[in-house]
Amino acid sequence: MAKTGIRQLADHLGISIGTVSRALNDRPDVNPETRKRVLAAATDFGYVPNQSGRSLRQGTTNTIGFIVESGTDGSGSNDNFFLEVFGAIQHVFARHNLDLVVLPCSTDEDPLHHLQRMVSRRIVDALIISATRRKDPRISFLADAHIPFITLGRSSTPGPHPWLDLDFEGVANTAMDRLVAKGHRRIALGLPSNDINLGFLLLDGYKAGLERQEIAFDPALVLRAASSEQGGYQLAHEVLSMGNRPTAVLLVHELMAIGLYRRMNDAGLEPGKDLSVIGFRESPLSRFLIPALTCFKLSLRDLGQALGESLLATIPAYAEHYPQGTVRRVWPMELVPGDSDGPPRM
Amino acid sequence: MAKTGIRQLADHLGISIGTVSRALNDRPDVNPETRKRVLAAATDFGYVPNQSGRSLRQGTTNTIGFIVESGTDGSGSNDNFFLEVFGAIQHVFARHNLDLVVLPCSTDEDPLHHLQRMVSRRIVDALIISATRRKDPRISFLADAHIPFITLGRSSTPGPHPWLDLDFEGVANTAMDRLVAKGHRRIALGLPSNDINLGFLLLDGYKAGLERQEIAFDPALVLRAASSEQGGYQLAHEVLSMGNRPTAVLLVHELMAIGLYRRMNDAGLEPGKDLSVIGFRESPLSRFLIPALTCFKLSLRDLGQALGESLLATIPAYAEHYPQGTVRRVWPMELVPGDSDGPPRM
DNA sequence: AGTAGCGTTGTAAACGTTTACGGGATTGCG
DNA sequence: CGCAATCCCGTAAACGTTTACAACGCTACT
Repeated sequence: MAKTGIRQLADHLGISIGTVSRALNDRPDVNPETRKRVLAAATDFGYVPNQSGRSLRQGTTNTIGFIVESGTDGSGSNDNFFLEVFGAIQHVFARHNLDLVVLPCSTDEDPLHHLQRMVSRRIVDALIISATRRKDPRISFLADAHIPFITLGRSSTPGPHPWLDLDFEGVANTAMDRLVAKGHRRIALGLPSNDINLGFLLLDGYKAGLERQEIAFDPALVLRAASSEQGGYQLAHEVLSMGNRPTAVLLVHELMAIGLYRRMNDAGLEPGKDLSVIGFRESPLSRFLIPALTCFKLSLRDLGQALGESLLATIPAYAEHYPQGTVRRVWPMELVPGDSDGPPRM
Repeated sequence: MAKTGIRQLADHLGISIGTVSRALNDRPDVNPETRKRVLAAATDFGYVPNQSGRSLRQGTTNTIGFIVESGTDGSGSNDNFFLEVFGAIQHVFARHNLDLVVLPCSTDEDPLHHLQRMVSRRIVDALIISATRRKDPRISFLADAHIPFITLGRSSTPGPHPWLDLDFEGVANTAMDRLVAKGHRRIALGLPSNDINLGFLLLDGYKAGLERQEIAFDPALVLRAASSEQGGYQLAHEVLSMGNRPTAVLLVHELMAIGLYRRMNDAGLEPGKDLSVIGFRESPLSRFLIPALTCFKLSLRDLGQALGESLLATIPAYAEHYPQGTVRRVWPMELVPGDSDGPPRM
């Protein structure tokens, strides 16, 4: 069985390849009758257009890339986080016959390296990048290269691109209000150790919360650790050995909570009693921890869908279906109370 | 600045495009002198070959796909299982200028759908598929289509393809030996609820272990649940309400341990004392759980590297660098003792 | 000197598709 | 009947690359 190209179809039907192509691409100038015949033959032969030929001709690949960090420090995106977001994006793209591919990029290599390769080789038409840094060279690079893209996460490097980001300030604010309402005054903040932008945003919200509650900001209470179990363990160790020990801590990542629980257990202390903990993103993990972790809910499905649609809105060829324009939106998160935060122990 | 194709380079250097192409592709029949000039001009102009053109001509895309399941039942891992394996594979492929793309496939759609699309559109040259089923239609499909591929996980559908798989039988065997040595006789087995092949393999090892220890097999002790926290919770519930309650349980997934811990805690029971637990794959999580989970270690980096190299070994164009032939290997795992398994409580 | 061989280069044809263009047939209308 | 408009279709040129083939100049050998 010879490879079925558009030419085989044309030969078989006794018409020209041009007509076949037009029929398959829903062009208006083709007889409905012949279109029907073409489509029938296509499914009959199991024909699918060769993407390389198509890409070469029209300079577009129908593929969109999603760059995710595969760092070993677990900085934010673990498997089920990005897999779920991914599924939602894919669902949006499938409507337009767009393929979505994930491009893992390890944290210890030049973040631009992959980008340059993808962009210059014309492998993807557009990109989604995550884990944006405070100053992110990828943004200016993509803007210069005129590649449509959206970022999951704000950045201080400006650009005309759309972005979506979680409401870190809001999260920090409500967490602070909640803790203060329970009687806490010394509240530590566990930030990521890299320069990912969400760390700065959380810090902003934390400070705002302090200010609103008229509590003085103490730099010693701002700690940094890897966003992993190990990081949480070390962070807890640091907290527990502080002279004027804080009574509560707000963590940037739910994995840190696990390490913190462990360290407290080693010291014979109980989370929620001896030290209150509020995590960040809710995951299946959170409510199965002992005690259940107070944290913030987020629909990954909705987030992914918004990501996909917002990106398409900025690509001329698809913009008509998504009249929202270029989206720059902060995504709200809702508090899910657990048992990990209580009144401070006197 | 006009797009720099191979033609621009040729014009600028005053030579033909054929020579330029040969120079860039390290063909032997080109003057070392001109090659140097071509390479210089290429980096000068920032030239990178257009992948579509190249693919169209030589019928190969220099892209390899990795299909991973993005089920919503949380059957993935909570840490960077895939991300870490990707990193290692990518590292191998980078040596040959191959791109790795990840193609998540949700569990509730036809698993062949993506495959057909990728294969017929000639988007990838080869594939890595994971989570192989007992009977896996993808295997025969790919074999029929003559697409090189490797599976992470054995299957009972035969095929000439290479595979890598974890040593589930071995794991079950040593777990059983260990538990029996501690005095356990009634040992439950927590299997995944779908028909993924590892469930059958674990069961085989479990039965072999029983037989070697001369313990009768009791079908009531084989339980099935989702590979998630929720699944572990339900499984624990089932175990605790059994008439003749088992004293130990072997779990297929570390996330299940979390749910199980939780359920035991709710019942005022302590893992490792009231019920011994052995998990499967070690992850950062395992040793931060309370008590630390006894489980089996695995180097994801090595596994990924072996996956990549074994796949390349079966692709004619790259086989020369990997003389290992088609690999079918069971990957050993090493027990990491924790505090979750002790002697049975009388 | 003729010729075989080698090293290097140019030429042009592919790969599979889309699409601008033109042309033939048919229709509609004055 | 003549002309224009409409509808449909075929032709052929692109897109950027690789590569078989021919051709060239040169050396070396018979």
